[in-house]
Amino acid sequence: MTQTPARLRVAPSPTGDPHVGTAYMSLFNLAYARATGGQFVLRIEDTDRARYVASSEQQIFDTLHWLGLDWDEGPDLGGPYAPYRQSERLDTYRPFVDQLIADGHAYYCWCSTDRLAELRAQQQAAKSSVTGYDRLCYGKTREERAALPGFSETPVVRMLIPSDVELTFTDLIRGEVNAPVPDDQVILKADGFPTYHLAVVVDDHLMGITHVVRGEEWISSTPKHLLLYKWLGLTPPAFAHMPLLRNTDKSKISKRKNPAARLTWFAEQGYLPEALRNFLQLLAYPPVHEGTDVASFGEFVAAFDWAKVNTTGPIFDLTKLGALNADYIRALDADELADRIISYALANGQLTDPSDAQLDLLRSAVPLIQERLVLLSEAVPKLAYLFAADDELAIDADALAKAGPDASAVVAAARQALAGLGEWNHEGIQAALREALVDGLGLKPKFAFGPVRLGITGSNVSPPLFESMELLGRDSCLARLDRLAGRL
RNA sequence: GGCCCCGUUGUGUAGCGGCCUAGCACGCCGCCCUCUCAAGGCGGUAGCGGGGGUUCGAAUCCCCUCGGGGCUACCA
Repeated sequence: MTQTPARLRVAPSPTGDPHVGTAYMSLFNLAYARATGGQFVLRIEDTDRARYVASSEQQIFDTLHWLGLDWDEGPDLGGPYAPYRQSERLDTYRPFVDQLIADGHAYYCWCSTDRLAELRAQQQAAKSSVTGYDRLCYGKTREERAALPGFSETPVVRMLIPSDVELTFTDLIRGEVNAPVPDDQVILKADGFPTYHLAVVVDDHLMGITHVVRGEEWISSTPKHLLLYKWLGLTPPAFAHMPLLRNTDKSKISKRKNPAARLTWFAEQGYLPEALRNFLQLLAYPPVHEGTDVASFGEFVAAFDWAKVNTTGPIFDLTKLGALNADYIRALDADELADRIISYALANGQLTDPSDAQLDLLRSAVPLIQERLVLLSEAVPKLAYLFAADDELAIDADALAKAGPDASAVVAAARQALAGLGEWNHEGIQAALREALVDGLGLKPKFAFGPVRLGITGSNVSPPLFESMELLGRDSCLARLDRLAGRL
């Protein structure tokens, strides 16, 4: 493994709900930073004032922290290369732009957006193999250009892409990669903000970034970035282009087509952050251990190798995430699981102003459902029967209708056995019911306990019956059985 | 349209010329266990996109083809 500490960064744009891709990129950036004993930087790329959403930045912080993907430097933490928000670095980019113009590598362009749109439309209609800007403004003074149509008062600055631009670069994941010939890319917009291409190069250089790990969609832009590094006399970082997450229809994952593209969705659904982290890791990296998909972040870091990162964009299929979530839930300490269930229930309206007694009951019931949960959100509904008043317990109509002819006798016998039972615990309850129903009435266990389960839980599917009865207490159980008897 | 990236069961992958009658995980199906449901155990299902080469031998190398995706913005 690499010995030199690497500096990596993730650079999300605050344009709405944080994207799952941000977490995915952060995970791999962080893993390599940790593998080399280096740093992981969070930089906010808010150069698009049209798409900027103010609340988004805090959501990015929150969701990344929720996932345990913590950064060493960032807008909230500060650091030696602050500020870490591009909108606060506008003055930083100017000298670089001026230098590029002075050196003849960049030029002003006054073409209006209308003219550019028209140009694009023409190129498309002609199915022309040449696309991109036609360099109308190149070599012209403002006055010369103003005499021509499609003039705009405030110019942008474009790169002057040379014909011998280098199109090949080495990628940590893919090896030698070819990229398309770039257009005369705009690097400084009319509003004075840099575009991504300029800002990313300047900031990565200034912040000492050694490895750029980003999505595959950036492969085609890499020659522009390399050109900028060259023109500016800077050493480019190493590049690693990750495969893109896909929707079920294989298109690039989008919030529009996939609710799970919103990072906040997972906590809302009741997924554990460690399960999501493990899942994201699996989407672009083979299992760390043979025979299981489960691996901690530490194990991932210890095994990290760029050569193992996949090149094929995985379909974002939640099936395995569910299995992982169940695994992680089972691996949790019961008290810890109870804490998480309670916070989830409180945050999502499943629990409102619970009493201490209710909380205690919930905590003691958690072990009963721990191996039956896929999502945290299932816990409270699964235990609802414990919290219902005895005379308000919902009894499943289907189950009631299907209760066999023996049900009345079973319930009566059960009641009698329970009423006379000494110490009230699940072992005793089970023994007493077995004696009364299985031995006494000669029923198969399944049919013997069915009616009791229906009376106690209101359903024929529930967490373990005898343990539930122990938690409910004798009075409650007897009341429930009596109530069922009245319905049979 | 152009350029680029990618192509192993339903999904995620292992595989780097013989160990592959293609392994693993999840899913699905069945059986066992069992107070229901789970969990657990056991078994099963299904794949190298296609066609040409190279080679004694190809999932693995080469070419073509097909398919999918990305980019082609004063968005990132």
